[in-house]
Amino acid sequence: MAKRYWLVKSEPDVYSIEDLERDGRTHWEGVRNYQARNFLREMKRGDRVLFYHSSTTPPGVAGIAEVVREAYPDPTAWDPKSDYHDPASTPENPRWFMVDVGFVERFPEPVPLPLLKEQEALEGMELLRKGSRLSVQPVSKEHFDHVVALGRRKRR
DNA sequence: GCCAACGTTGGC
DNA sequence: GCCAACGTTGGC
Repeated sequence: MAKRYWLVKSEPDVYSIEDLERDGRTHWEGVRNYQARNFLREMKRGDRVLFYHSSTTPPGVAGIAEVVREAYPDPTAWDPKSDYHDPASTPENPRWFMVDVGFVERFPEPVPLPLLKEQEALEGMELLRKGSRLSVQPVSKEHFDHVVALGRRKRR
């Protein structure tokens, strides 16, 4: 099975690429959208992941992570004290899943969303679709490589 | 199954 | 803080 490419969103106030660099790896818990969950479950060990910072000024792609553990039940769903608590999910019948991701690379500075929007090469990318809110999404290899090249390039 | 009301995401 | 674009809930 060929390696696949993804993008995940995080508010850096909650968890940033700097946090991932410090921690080395983390649980990607708290996904509570069925489409996003289904993509999580398709992730394979070794797949590469663009790490996107949302709700920043500007938002942008901050670096690269990789899948280090494939999907397994998200225990925060049945923790009443968790922000992600969902009583409909139980250990016997889990509804929500998470993966573990590892740190790969932090760009010198995030690739800002306005720059991504200028790229003809990124036409059709889910992230750039108007109104797109999906927090876990597949990315084509071509789009992934283009974003990484922008991330590594010296800007300004 | 329809759809109004409501809640959330996330750019601006 | 505003609001567009969703997704979910629940009455019918």
